[in-house]
Order: sequence, then structure tokens, then C-alpha cells
Amino acid sequence: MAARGIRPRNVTIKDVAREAGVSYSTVSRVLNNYRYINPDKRQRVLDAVSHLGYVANLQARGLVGGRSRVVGLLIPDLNAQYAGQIIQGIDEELAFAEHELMLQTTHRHKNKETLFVNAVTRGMIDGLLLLLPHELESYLDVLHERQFPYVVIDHQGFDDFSPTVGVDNWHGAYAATTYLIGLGHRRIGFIAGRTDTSSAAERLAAYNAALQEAGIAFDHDLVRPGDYNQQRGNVAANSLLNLSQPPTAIFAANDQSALGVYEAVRSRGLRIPQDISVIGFDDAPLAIHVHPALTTVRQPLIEVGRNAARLLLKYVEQPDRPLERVTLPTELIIRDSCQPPMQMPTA
Amino acid sequence: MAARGIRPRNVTIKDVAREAGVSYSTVSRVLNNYRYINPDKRQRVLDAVSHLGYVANLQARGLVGGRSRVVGLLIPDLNAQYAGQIIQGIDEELAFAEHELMLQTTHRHKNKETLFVNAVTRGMIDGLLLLLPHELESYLDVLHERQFPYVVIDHQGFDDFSPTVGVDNWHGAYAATTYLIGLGHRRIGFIAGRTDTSSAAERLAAYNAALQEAGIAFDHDLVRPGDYNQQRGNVAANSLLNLSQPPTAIFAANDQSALGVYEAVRSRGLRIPQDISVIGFDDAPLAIHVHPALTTVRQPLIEVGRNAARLLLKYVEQPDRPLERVTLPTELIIRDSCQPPMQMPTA
DNA sequence: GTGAAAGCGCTAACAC
DNA sequence: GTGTTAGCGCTTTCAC
Repeated sequence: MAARGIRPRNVTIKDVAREAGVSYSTVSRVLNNYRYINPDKRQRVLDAVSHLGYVANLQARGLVGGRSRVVGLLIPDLNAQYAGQIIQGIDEELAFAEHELMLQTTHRHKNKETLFVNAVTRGMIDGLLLLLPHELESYLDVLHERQFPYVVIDHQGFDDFSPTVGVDNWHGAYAATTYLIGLGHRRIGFIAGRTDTSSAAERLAAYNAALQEAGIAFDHDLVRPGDYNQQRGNVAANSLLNLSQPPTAIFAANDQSALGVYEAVRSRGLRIPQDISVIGFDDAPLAIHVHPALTTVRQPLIEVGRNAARLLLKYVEQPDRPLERVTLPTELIIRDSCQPPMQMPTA
Repeated sequence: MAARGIRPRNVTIKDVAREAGVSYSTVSRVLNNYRYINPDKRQRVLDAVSHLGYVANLQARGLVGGRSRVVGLLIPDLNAQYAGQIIQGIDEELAFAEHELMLQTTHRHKNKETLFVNAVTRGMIDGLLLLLPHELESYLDVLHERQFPYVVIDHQGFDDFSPTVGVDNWHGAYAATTYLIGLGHRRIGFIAGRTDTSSAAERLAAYNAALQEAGIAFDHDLVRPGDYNQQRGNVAANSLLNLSQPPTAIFAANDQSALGVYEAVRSRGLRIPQDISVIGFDDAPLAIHVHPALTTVRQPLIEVGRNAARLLLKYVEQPDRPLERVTLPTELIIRDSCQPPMQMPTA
């Protein structure tokens, strides 16, 4: 068989075996930490390995053993700050477990989800992490049916069989709303998140609950659609500000949207927090950079990533282990974007 | 041989062959677009493929063919906004070429670079993209020596044999400095970037050149070390502001550092741009979000990513092709953070 | 044009 | 304990 390409031939397990004077299955055993091996031979193999600079071929190992030590991450895109932190957590945990990460953005797989899942589940990766991919549902059934290990990140309550890791959106949003109410606000605008995410639904539900608990009547006009990006946040804020009775505070379902609120407020010559209070959700890196610094709800994103990776690896180890779901706490971070309303609302 | 795991057996090329009534090498030929195939058989194979939902096992294909259709991206971490856009570009190009992306963060490989490169170059990936990894030099020699396809992103002039894709830092920084000078500034502070990057060196060189060309004497006090992050930018800005003769404008080598300048300026109760002008570099998403919107130099990051991926794939195709280097243009984006100095400097 | 068969590097029975 | 061997799924000669 002709040499493939110009590169020097890779050193394989056979080379190591020859060098160490053992059979190559012994080499394999040493490499896989098989217990009962003659210490001398083990040492000889180890020496040969380092001498030759041998590194296992992952493809071959994956092909036969069924494990590639690679996990996939399905994600819409890398734009959100949000993703970076979660990935960092995933990476940390994966490094610890000596696995690699394969990135798969979904925007590029528009019309071939099934095909894609096929590809994904075939060979290259041992498990899949799903971070808010669009069309989530189209993957879940296939994945579950095939018992392919996966974990859904930040999207709880979608079904009742998928392992998930997420944060306590409800209590975070409840704390934020309650904080605003405690400051004296009665008209609190809400800019919702991406409707296909459970986080958005939970945050809205908590907002409603807090209002109701405080005896504040629900006002449909105060809740605006959004989708977690700045542009839509800006539009929503403007429509809120255009109300004949505008809110004295706005709770944006994420920091990105809150940025849109900042824009809208500033463009009208109003001031935060004097004229209007703003609160976000995420505690993205930008939250502390904007002026005034944004009061927001912190999500432990790195921890989310770590937990997701850890949980996934457990499922890779044992595909039929019982359903496990992790919910991490959120925390209200008070900074400078909120204060009591100027004129108390007339009841 | 016992079934591995609980998952249903994958459909392989043999299943397709059986279903289509041909030999499995014919299936392989159809799948690889081999030209001379009986149209009937080709169609039968194609039908069987879609009927069975067959997808090639990448590991097996990679093992025998030497191509995995996966490329690696070596990167320090995912924190920088900067990285997200480049990765997006890489991903777009890779999607087009039907390749996958494997992420490898370097912070986790601290003391085993060589081992790592071994692993990387063995089997799993066809080529490697290097985005400002720490210890870059430790990889390059090995990679080059093995003729393993790779492209260095955003780091030109490190050696004379590595293919690179980057931006024209020099002209960008020159334009920024010249713009400030044109506004009337004579004392212009400079906050440098990570010393182990060529971009930082080029930006500093251009700053110096522009000053010299304008007949402004170089003042050592006005140039401060930085490392492309906000914290160091803040420290640098404070030391600049503490000068007995502080600058009237500060050019930060990237937007992140400029944010640190904003902080420092604000903490002293000064205003941008009235009291001091600030200019950045990158045009990161945050540049337009801060207040006042940051004047900066835009880098076509998505294009950088696209070009890098495209170039890498060329090298994968033909490892011995001649050295190619790509430099993309930068552009000064004028926003609201600069204006002429209040009091013209006394000569 | 197409089938048979070798073999990529490795793990995991199976012998001894 | 350790060597021998089959075979993972696929591409690629080599025949015909």
C-alpha cells in the first residue's frame, strides 16, 4: 500500500511492540491500564512509548472500542457572550476527563437535522451537548430513541425524558421583580426572551407571580415580546416608553435586551436610573461595563457548563442511568441601574 | 462479537450493498463520486442510502483514507468577543466545505504541548488553525517539520514558513493615530497589546510612525504596557492620567483595553470626549454599546475566519503548496469618543 | 464497470 | 500474564 501523503509514517502500537519486545496486545493493555501486567514489560512499553513519541490513533480506537473520547456541542452560533462562558466550563471539565470537544453550529444544518443527527451519532462523538439549538425538538426524539447520550443545557421542562442542566430562572426573575417592587415601582415593563426557550417562559412566569403576590394587577401593555437580542429589546423598550402611562422600571429578560433599553432611554434624553430603572438577566461581562452598571441576575454559567459536561460523561459511561436534572441557583446582583421611582404612581 | 452497548446497530455500507444488490465496494464508489458507474446501480445505491438513512462513519473513513474531514482550532480560551466572530467565519467556510470543527483550548495543555501536537496530528484532524495560542512557537516547528497542514491566524511575521491570515494592523493603527493628530492632539497616550502577538507590535510601530511623520517627538511616558484586557487597560489609563502632563487622547490597542480607559476616565469624573478622546481597535460588538460609542478600527474578523479556513483546506488538499499569506484591510470607524482637545497644547 | 480482498490502528475475546 | 486473532467500517488496489 502506498504511503499516504508526504508525512512521515505514524508510529503505531506495532512499532512500540517491536521496540519493547512484546506483542502488541500487551502494549494495548499497558496503554489501557490493564491491571495484571508484568512490571518489567510495562516499563519497557512505557519507555518505548515515550522514546518513539507514540500517541494513540483516536480514530482506530474509536472505531473498534466504540469510544472516541470526543463529545459534540450543538449550538446555534458563537455570538452570544453567554455561550463563551458555558463553553469554558464545558472545556474545563472535558480537559479534566481527557475528552475533546467538537463544535457543531446549527445554523448551517437548516434542512437536514435528521441527517445531521445521524452523522453526529455515528462514530465521531460519544455524546452530545445541546445548547439552545434551534429546532431542538427535532433532535431530542432521535437521540432519546437511539439511547445516544446527550444533555440539554439551559432548557428545562421541554420534555420529561431529557437530562438537563440549567439555572433557576424562576427564582432569579422573581427576585428581580420583587426588588423593583420593593423599591416602590408599580408599573414594571417586561421584555420577554426567545419564545422557544424555557428560560424565557420561566422568567415571565416569575415576573407575573411576583406582581400578583404584591397585589399589582397584570397589565398586558407592559409585557413586550423579545428574543434575547439588543435590537428587539430596543424596539420593545421604545414601545414601552411610548405608552401613555409608561413604566417606571423595565425588566429585560436578558442583558442583551437591557442594552437595547439603554439605547432607547438614552435616545430620548432620559436618564437611568433617575427617570427609569432597568434590570437585566445573565450578568454578562458587558453588564459591568455599561453605564450605569447594570443591575441583573447572575447565572453561574461556567458551572452550568461544567455540570453539563460532567453529567454527559456519566451518561456516556452508563447510557441507561436514570434521568438526572440539575438546576443551579441564580443571584440578584445589585448595581447602579435601579432606584425608587421619581413620582410615586397614583393608585 | 458482542454488540457494543445498547444502541441499535448502525447501518453500514454493507447494509446498503445488500439492500441495493451490489457489492459494497460499489457503494463506496457511488458515495465517493467515482465516475464510471452504471447509472442504474448508482440510483439503486442512492435509494438504499436514503431509505436506510445511511451516513458514513467518519472514523472508519478517516482511518483508511487518511482524511477525517475535521479540522482543529487551537485557541487560548473563548472569552474574547473577538474569538466568536472569527470562529463564526471559520464555521461558515467549513460548513460549505462539509468539514467539522474540533475545538482545543490551550490553557489546559500547559506542560504537554508536544504530546498535544502529537495527538492532534494523529488521526483526528486533517489540519489545524492556530488562533493566538500561548506558546505558539512550541507548535509551529513540529507542525512544519511534519508537514502537517496548519494556518496561523492573526499573527504574522512570527517566522518565514508559516501560512498566516491576518489584518493590516499597521495601517489601521496609523489611520487611528493620524485621525487623532488631525483633530489637533499632540499628546497621545498609547496602551499596548499582548507582547507575544505581532498585532500589538504592528500597532505600536504604526503609532510611532504616525507621530514621527507629524513631527511629534516620541515621549516614552505616553506608551504603557497592556495585554489586551480591560483590567490592564484600566491600570495603564490611570497611570497615563496621573502624569503631570496627561495626554489629551488615548489610543488603546484594542477595544477591551479602551473599556478600561473608559472606567478610569469616569472614575475621575472626567468626560469622554470633552476631557479626553479615546480610540480603540477591533470594533468589537461592545464598541457600539458603550457610551459614548467608541471610535475604533474595524477588523473584518468574520472574513479572517473564512480566509483562514479556506486556506487551511487548500493545504490539506495539497500539503506542499507554496507559502501563502493573507492580509485583510482594516477600517477606521468614527463614532463619538473623540474630539479636538480642549486647550491646544503649548508648544 | 464491478466484485473480492487487503489493510488502516486498535481493542477485546480467546487460547495457552 | 501474554500472544494470537478477529473484526470495527471503510477506501483502494487488483483482478476479471
